[in-house]
Amino acid sequence: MNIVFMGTPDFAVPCLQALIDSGENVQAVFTQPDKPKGRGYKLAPTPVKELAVRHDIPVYQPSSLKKGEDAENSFKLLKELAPDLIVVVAYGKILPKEILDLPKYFCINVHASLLPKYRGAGPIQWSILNGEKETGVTTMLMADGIDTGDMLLNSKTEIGVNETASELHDRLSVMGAELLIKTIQAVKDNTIDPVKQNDELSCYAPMLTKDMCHIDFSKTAEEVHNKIRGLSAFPCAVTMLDGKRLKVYRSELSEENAGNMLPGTIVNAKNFTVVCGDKKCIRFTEVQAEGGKRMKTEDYLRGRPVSEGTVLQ
RNA sequence: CGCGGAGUGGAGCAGCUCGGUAGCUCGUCGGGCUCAUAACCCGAAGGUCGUUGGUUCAAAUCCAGCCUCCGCAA
Repeated sequence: MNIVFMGTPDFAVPCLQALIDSGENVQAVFTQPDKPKGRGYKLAPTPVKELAVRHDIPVYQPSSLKKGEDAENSFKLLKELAPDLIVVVAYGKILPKEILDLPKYFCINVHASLLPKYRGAGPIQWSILNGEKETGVTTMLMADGIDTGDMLLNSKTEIGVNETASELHDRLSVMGAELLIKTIQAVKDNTIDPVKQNDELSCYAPMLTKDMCHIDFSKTAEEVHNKIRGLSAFPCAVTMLDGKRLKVYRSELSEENAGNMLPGTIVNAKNFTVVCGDKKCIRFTEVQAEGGKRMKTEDYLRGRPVSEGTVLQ
């Protein structure tokens, strides 16, 4: 099948890889323009671009598909390619209706949630932040609106009690790739059965921002735990210890007895256990100090011991 | 040239300002004690102090370049 692939971050990489491995003819790859990134503002190619380049697939990086010169050229190009299918995975740009209607079959999207829940850019993180026990991936036909198209197939998985967003991300990206191949097979077999989304059950998962990273210990231990793992490894939950920023990558709920301490107080300095608002405790298991490396808490404490009674801000 | 921090036995840190015996908390190995322990006691091994060059009688420490890692900001 002739396929045009559109995607940008790591999440999309297994899908593109799966298309290549399955022997489909990937005619072209669309991805976001290179952006200045990291220290020193070095221009960085997107993960999808790197993979495409390695396989000698033509890469296009229009600034927009909706208007302007780039959009016109892209549309012209797509018409010439005349793909059977356009596959979109975390591309990060809105496709205009004329492109949605262009392929011989459909525009198919892989989304990292069980639709109609968690439409939007941050489904993985929000499903953890909200303490969901189950999530998955869904393929759908693309329509106007963000992640509102008719659903094709899905695949479910349980979320581990201590699983972080980045771990779940990696699992779902692999599941997504498998589901994509299944979905394409269904298109070939003409056995797809699009199901409308029930908008009543939908919810929106916006992109994460840095200002939600600060840990509020007056919340329950479980809420704090969900925040830590939902924001890990990026942008990462943060608290202040002795005036310095401390990132918390992992935690687990603790049975430790809190007594009547102020939320945020360290009750066990040997394993970094902290009281939360419901008197229950949480134990940090992986942290990172300013300027330091990410490390297990036991390693951290060897070089920078904390004392019981210290209150995290 | 966006701003800043850091590279020291296996791990995490101190020492550098004011050059002169390599330190701390752990881990490892051996021994002891204990019903027991993230417990305690005794002993041991293990480091060309990121790298290259410079200054000096002498450099982990001062100077210059390079490599690597990280925080902020995007």
